[in-house]
Amino acid sequence: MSDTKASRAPLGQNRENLRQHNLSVVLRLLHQSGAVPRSHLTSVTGLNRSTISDLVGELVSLGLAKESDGQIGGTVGRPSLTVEPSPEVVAFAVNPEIDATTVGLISFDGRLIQKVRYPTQLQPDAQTSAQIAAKIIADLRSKLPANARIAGVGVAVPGQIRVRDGVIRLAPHLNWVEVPFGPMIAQLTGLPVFVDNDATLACTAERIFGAGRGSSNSVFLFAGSGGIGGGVVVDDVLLRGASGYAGELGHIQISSSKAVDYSGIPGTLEALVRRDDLLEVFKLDAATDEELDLDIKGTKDAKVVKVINQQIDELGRACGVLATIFNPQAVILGGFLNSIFNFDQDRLLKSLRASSIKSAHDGLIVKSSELGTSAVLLGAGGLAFQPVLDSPAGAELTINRK
Amino acid sequence: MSDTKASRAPLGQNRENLRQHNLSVVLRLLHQSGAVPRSHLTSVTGLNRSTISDLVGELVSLGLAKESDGQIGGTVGRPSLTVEPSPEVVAFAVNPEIDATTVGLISFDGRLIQKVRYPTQLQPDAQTSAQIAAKIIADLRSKLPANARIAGVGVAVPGQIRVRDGVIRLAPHLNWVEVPFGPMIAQLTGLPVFVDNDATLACTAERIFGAGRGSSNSVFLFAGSGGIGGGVVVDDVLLRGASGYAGELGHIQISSSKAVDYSGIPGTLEALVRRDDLLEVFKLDAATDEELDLDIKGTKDAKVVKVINQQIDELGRACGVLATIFNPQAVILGGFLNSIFNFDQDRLLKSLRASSIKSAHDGLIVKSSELGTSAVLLGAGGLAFQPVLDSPAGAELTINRK
DNA sequence: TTCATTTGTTGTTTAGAACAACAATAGACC
DNA sequence: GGTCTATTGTTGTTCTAAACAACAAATGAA
Repeated sequence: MSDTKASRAPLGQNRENLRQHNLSVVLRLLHQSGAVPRSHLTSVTGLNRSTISDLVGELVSLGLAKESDGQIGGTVGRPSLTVEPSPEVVAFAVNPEIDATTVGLISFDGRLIQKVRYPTQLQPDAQTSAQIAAKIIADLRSKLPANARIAGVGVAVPGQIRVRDGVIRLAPHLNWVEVPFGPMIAQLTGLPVFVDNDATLACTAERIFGAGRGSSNSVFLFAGSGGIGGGVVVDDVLLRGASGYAGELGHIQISSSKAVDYSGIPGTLEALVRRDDLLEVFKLDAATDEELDLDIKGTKDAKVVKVINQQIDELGRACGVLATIFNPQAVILGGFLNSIFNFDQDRLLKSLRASSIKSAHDGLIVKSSELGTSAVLLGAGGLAFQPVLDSPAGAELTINRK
Repeated sequence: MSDTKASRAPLGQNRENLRQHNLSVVLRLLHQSGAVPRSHLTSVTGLNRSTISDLVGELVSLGLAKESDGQIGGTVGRPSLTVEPSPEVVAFAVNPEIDATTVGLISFDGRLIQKVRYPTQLQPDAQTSAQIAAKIIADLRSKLPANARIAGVGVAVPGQIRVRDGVIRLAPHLNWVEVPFGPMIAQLTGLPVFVDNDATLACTAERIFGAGRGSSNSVFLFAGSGGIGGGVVVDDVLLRGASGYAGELGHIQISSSKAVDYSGIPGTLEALVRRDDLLEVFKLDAATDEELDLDIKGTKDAKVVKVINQQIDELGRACGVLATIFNPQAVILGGFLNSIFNFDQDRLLKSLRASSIKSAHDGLIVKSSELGTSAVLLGAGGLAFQPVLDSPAGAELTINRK
């Protein structure tokens, strides 16, 4: 439905679009780079000095940016003013998981300022989780200055989301089906809420602030609490598909194996590269990613090595298939996928090469994600900033207290 | 290298960009839709009536469009002028194949006006093929009016192309390796030449003029003389990847089979769904796609049916994987893939569903390509028009004769 | 101290889209 | 057929946002 001609924005560009576009470009640069000299904005945008001056002035008067004369760098010529995203603008991030609900406070320049993790019983129901999140958000708000402006709440859920209205269609590990989680939180907090898949959001965060910086075409594979998710960035834009469900990279079928994941498809990446299988050979009931990473690093047990190597081979196959399809600059691995990659990088690369055409893996870089567990929260926060970034002049931020 | 920050266009938009963008939008609409009422342009672009009048006026004075008062449709109100792409603007399309070199003459509104097929010995060398093409182009030019303006030559090659300089890196069926085919033709004709992969170009043509019309996200799978190729359209843009080799969908690994395609990867779509296998069960040495299609339609032989069904199952698997990755509106099949799809549509859909997540195949349409064998030539012609469409004011068209 | 270099600031110019008013041309309705 | 309404084309004017030009400010280098 997001794909019909009727709903498409007009193709032509008028003056209004132009101004909005330029405001948006400047603000997004600030969001992604933090404090920069104003002269940097002129060179990157290609716009005139006086135009940038005007644009920044408007952003300042909108309360979205701040100008100061604290110089950066000591080069010849008159020093440039420093421009930074307004520190008063923040967003909240919510991440319900199987054993806890986590809330983060995210600054406008994409830093995780505070993080509150509230453990729950296994598989809490959505209402409980929403109430926990709302409670923590209220607490955090009371500690924020009164003039803080809140962009909204971004929610990262391990499952398939209907982004349009924030309904969770299926979150298998939480056992939530067709739950209007977004609207629930919106009602409890009175803030605008935006929901998306956790792996998708981690991918966005890594793309902008982490390992994906600088490459316009990358493939992300993340292993989270809910299996393997992913995301693909094509020409700097996240792949969404016709109805927003693209990038379910855990469920791509890469082998004739009969092993099945929860979606019921045999031979998928998620069915073959299983965190639980690793826990089992290590004889663990549960472990954080960090603990598992250490165990993998230290192991010499032949039986364990065999399991890991098998998983590396299958992961390499999947990377190869994705490389052939997308010809990306980089493949970025997160969670325990990163751990097994680091266990034997050459083995993974060899498998990748065997499963992809030469022109696709020539020059391809496989690397680790950089943001670790905060990627999900940063991505969720970023989601809440999107409307402001898209339309700085028309944004409606919530003032913390009047 | 096409992906570095240094080479990126400035992000800001100035008035020059704006005008160029709007000219480009209008001209592209004409290119894709042919003759339209001028009022249609205003509603689609969202621009003011007087602005459209001005833009069309400029395109007319550039010799790229034509205005006439031949009305279309009988609705109330003053009838709108009809605007059409200039019939004097044309492009040539070249398609070297294993047993022939074909040249087409393409009009600016995307119609194949003339087609000349010149049979050759098997695997002609590139120089020979280029000379044949240049000879036919010279013939066609002599029959065109003197004031015709030529956008250039688009070349569709079954192989991997370095688009930047028109060098064929590898065309396995032609046995061409690292051949500067584009420059060859440029030298012989004196026209600007643009080269790309044949399946990619067929995909572009189907997207604009054929089965892909109206969907912004589609996956194309074409079986040509050089195996299976494809293309993916994401948000109305063809997927290219970091170095331009994305979309080699014939070489995606979908099974654990040991069967190998020419790229050496086992278990790929191209290794499992082979035109030659069909020819063999039909006991044919060679056949056109049309002949093969008829044979497939008519067969009842259990042995043949078994082979076809196997291929359908594998093709369905591939479609399922691609559906999960891209969540497209439509999957479009061309060449003999279309023939086996029509042999048992339900079987293919069943296999597709078994290999993809529900949210990806819900609402997904699998359909046949519409342009048949002319898709490749139309796509190649369209390639030559791109520079004009991107920058109508700065375009340099070759006047046929002075 | 002087000079070259870079940036900020301010007032002016300019391009291009919107706008407003009016003429033209069709179908609909009586 | 005459009138009305709806839609489009045309023309002259307005307006906005970016560019431009000129000058002041602030630095490092000579």
